[in-house]
Amino acid sequence: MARKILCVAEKPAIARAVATHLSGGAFQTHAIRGNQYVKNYEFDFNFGGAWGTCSVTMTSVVGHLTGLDFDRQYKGWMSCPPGSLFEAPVQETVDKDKLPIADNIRNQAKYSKALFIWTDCDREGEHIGSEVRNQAKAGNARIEVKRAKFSNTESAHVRRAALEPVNLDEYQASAVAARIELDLRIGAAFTRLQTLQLQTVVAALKEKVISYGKLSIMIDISKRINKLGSCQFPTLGFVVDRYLRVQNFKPETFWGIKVILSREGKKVNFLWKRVHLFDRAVVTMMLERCLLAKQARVTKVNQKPTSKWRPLPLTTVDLQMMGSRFLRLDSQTIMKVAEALYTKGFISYPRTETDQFDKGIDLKKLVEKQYPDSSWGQYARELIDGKFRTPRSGRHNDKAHPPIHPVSWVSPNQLNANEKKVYEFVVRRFLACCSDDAKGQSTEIEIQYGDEFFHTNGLIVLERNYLDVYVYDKWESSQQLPNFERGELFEPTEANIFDGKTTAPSYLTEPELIGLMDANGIGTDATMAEHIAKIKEREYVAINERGGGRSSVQEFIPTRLGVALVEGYDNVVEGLPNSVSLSKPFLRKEMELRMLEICSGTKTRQEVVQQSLDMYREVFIHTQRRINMLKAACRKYLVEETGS
DNA sequence: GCAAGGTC
Repeated sequence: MARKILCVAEKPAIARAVATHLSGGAFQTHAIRGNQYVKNYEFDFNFGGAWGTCSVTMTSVVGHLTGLDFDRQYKGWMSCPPGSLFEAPVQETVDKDKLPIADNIRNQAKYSKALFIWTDCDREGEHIGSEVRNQAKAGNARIEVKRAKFSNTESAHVRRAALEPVNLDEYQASAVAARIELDLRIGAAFTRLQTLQLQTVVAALKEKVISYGKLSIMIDISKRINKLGSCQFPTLGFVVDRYLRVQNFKPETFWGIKVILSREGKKVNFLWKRVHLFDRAVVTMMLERCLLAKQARVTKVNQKPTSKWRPLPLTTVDLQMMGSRFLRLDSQTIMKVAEALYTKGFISYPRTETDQFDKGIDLKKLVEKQYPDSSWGQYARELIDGKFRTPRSGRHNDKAHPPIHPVSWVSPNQLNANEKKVYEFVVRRFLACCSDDAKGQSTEIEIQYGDEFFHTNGLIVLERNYLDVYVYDKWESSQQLPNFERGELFEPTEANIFDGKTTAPSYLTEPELIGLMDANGIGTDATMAEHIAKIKEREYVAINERGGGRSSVQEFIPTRLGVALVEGYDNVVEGLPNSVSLSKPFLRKEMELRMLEICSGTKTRQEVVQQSLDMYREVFIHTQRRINMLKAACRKYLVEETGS
């Protein structure tokens, strides 16, 4: 009898895709009891080498199988002081709704020689793999465990993954286990403390849970940014920061000088090197000196070739930011759509930090696959006929997934409206990466007029190259400049004063927020969108629509609760004795670094958990001691709302 | 009633 191999994917759609490719479409489908999504697919496959042809059962889990929670006696909010959750015993159990899935794996394992794990190739996937392994071993202690390594569901790629299995990465699984325990203990302890304390303060908070997790991230980041002196932008801390700047903004009037020359039937505007000043009298005096000089002298004529660079290979964060901007989809929608496109085998795995292509990947072949398309097929052909360029390389590589790229062509009428938009973006971006930069000629003219300097710039686009396919970038020729020669004198046609008012910064937008979260290591590329959705749901921020129609932008405005919490925590943290250690424990980035230490084997899971808990415990005790600061801030901002 | 991360 043929040996049996059990294969388990992270989600049903991948199980189906893998089964389809390995079996060539000839497989049997069996439902399992107790779960409508998970199916068992059965077929034969030749794994080669020592395995040879085996009968395969391909099934899946639905994300994580297990969850971590406190022992029963600690579950009630009043059962213990919140601080004791740092030590309270915890248990890993299979989630109730996942029990049938776990049963299925244990049963199938009984008859299997080996388990092949087909979870996504990232850290969480490695942990989910370990959960699957535990169930399989519970069913069959002697089962051999392997792991398939793949980053898209293109047929040849999947088959190769089946032939070249590797081992599960225990370090990565441990790193995730550490994160899970820390998130639970810290999140629960602070949330209970905060909620129990604040709900007695104002009626508005009575029924509310004031969750801690996302909040702490936000507050701490704003502090850290301030410390670094670059308090430019956004999460709640970012949102509040910007909000306060908008609120406190007072417009100021400024004045400047503009110089105009009409020559060869063209009107040239020269811009002042000082841009503008806030003192009218001074500007008037400067203009008078210009006029007194009568003639202006050309001090610089710079003509040089210039180019606009093609974009870098596409990462998740970039996809979300560009999507918000150009596709008019919020980041959560984009990720859902991209996930669907990946599952159907049209694009590569959409969660990646990598912005460089591997040398091994056959990019031209991927370009060729786009030939049938009526919009960009011709462009793809031109690339292969000689215009192809090796993509630029960015500086990021997560060593798990390539940049997001199309893996096969799909006819637009097989996609819904949003899928079409996202697929088109991914393809155009990919083709742009494989194109040449746009080339042009820039001209810079500088003049001296009296004691003041002015300049003007011209641009002629000579070769559009990647711009032809990447419609999201704009780079256009300016009006052509008349001829100027260095040293020549001329009398300006016009020179006068203009005035204007400084305008308030605008509230934070989604792409800005994503950019900041990314720069500060908040969340994973897959979860940033959810964090944003969560802070809306928790009513820490509200959304405001600025402008109307197609050009409208969503901006974030903190609620009173949001402002109160930021100010309150600012005050709480103010008094921490050691200013270095204060900011550290809150930081997700710190957590990320420690997880990487586990992944590289320099620290154990237990070490990291203990050290982190010690740090957070210190902050917790401090917060408890200064809880009145938090209460005071809530009173200040929320008391008025109680009537309404 | 708490977290974050998977996925349906």
